[in-house]
Amino acid sequence: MRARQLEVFIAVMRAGTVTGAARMLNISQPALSQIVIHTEDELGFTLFERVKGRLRPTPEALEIFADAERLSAGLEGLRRKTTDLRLGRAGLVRVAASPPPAMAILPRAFTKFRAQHPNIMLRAHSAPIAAIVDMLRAGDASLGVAMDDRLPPDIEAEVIGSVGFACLLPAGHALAGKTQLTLADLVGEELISYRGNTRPADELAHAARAQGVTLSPSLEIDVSISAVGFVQAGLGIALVDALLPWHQFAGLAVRPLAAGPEFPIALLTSRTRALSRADEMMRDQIRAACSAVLGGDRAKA
Amino acid sequence: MRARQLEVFIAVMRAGTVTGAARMLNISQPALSQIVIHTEDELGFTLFERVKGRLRPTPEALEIFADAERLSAGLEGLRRKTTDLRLGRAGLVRVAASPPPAMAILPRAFTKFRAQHPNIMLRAHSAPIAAIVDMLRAGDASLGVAMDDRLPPDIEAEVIGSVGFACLLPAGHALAGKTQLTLADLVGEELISYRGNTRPADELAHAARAQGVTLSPSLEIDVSISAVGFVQAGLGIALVDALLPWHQFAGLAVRPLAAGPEFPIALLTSRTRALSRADEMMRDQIRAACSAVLGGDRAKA
DNA sequence: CAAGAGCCATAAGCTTTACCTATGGAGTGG
DNA sequence: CCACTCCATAGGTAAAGCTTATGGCTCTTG
Repeated sequence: MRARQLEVFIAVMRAGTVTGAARMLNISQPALSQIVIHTEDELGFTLFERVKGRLRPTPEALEIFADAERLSAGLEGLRRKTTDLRLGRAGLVRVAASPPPAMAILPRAFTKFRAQHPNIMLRAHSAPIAAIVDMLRAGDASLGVAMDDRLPPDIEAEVIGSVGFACLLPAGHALAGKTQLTLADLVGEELISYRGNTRPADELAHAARAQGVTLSPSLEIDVSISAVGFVQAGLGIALVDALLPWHQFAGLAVRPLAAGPEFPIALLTSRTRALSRADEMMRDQIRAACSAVLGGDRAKA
Repeated sequence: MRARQLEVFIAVMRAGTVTGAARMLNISQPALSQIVIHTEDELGFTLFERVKGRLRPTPEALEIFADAERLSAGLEGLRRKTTDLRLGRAGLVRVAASPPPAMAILPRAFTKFRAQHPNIMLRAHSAPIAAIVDMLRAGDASLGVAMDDRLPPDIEAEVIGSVGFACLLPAGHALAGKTQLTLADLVGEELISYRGNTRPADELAHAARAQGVTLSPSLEIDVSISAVGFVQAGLGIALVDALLPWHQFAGLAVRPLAAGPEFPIALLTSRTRALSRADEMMRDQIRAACSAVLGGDRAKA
């Protein structure tokens, strides 16, 4: 039994007459009649008894009617789902991001995306970059956002922006008087920054060397957001990415670091996996959100 | 999405390659390739990414794969069911019968039927004739067996046999000495028989009149089997159909009534409802069982 | 590096399916 | 008895679903 035969059978059962069924399906009566006859031929038993020019379902027809209806409804559902997928109205988008973009960029991107595509499920993962790469490879996420563009060859990294460093000062710190700080200002201070052998630590060390300055971080962190607590406790000045919305945290003074290195903000995708329609639309939203966030910061600064 | 496209999609997903899927479905590789391409065209999005001459499912394909498999399995199940119906291996047969044939004929018919068609559900209803007619009209039963052939015009009655009357004597009754009884033998006895205005009561009265005998039933019953208890209690001699297997009951002596009227045994079907394959096969078994039961009785007698 | 093996896509041609319009026959009701 | 409704048949078109033949990639192997 072909899908079409199923539909026709159901229509005849529901309408009671061939003519009515043809009207329901918007086809001609002879076409439908043919299909019924041919279906009965293929099945090997009659579905309708012709009596006085009318059709009466046989017991066999009644027997399979329920199954036929269930299947037909399933097919109809699948059809709806595929049109939703074509129009990008269905599916699930999973984004893995480092904490700074996860807090600064994804909320805006998700908001815009949700407004345009309310039926698409969204999932955000905040994870260190190694985990992001793993998730992209495994298909557990289709998009990644990280603050690094040096990635394995099977991961495509599109730089969608860059952001400098920020200095987090404990409330009332002497340096808070300046609107921006330089590396030289930080000499002798207790510094909190990224642990060695990471991209930002190397970049900072390199910049310091270039400027003839020696910095000595006394407290190393892994993820920039974890600096908040230490700075609030007065343990020192944190030198972290300027992307996170640090001003949301009380007890901190935030000052941009002038003439410092920049973090790239990279949009990551797996080269071995295709993006769905929904993924592509989310990618556009992330690009836009990144520009908006950076532009907004620049406007604010 | 047509059913064929569904099958092809599933085959490609399972096999991983077009060539392998074509082998699974026993069609040529180009045919399958075409269907995949055309399906993608219709859907409006690609199901597989072509990379290095291989296919990789897109997220959309993964999204609909589960639904597709479920539906395809359902279609396959329906296909199996229809071939079962064609071969008369599936379905449900409901037979409504008066108690005598229900006890004497149906067990044999059902046994034979079950042996030949073990997968067909069987249902037996023991009911008075009015209820049988109602069930046939409503489609609650497709076959009926009754001991009457005078039925409404929308019920077809095929007489498949006939059976006389039997006299049920309390154990030790004087008349038990005879191998068979006549109506004349019963004059003066306490009689238990069908209530007036029913087919068997009328026939008995008519036969008695023809033989110049006057019978006076002192206890009227509705259904012959209910006579058993009364006879066992010594309330009189029951004059009932000879079809029920009376010898199964203890405390009774059964003697045939000679020169009495006959009950027709009728196989009933609704003229407004068609019989399924399974119904027709059951009808054959009921005819055979009736002959066997009557023949066996005759051989025994 | 050349040859071979797999894999997928295209091309050309055929059969079946699914539809159309036009028409005929059978049953029902004013 | 005629109009109406219903189903079936006939004849024709477009698309779907196949086939075989062929060519272009990519990866492997000697």
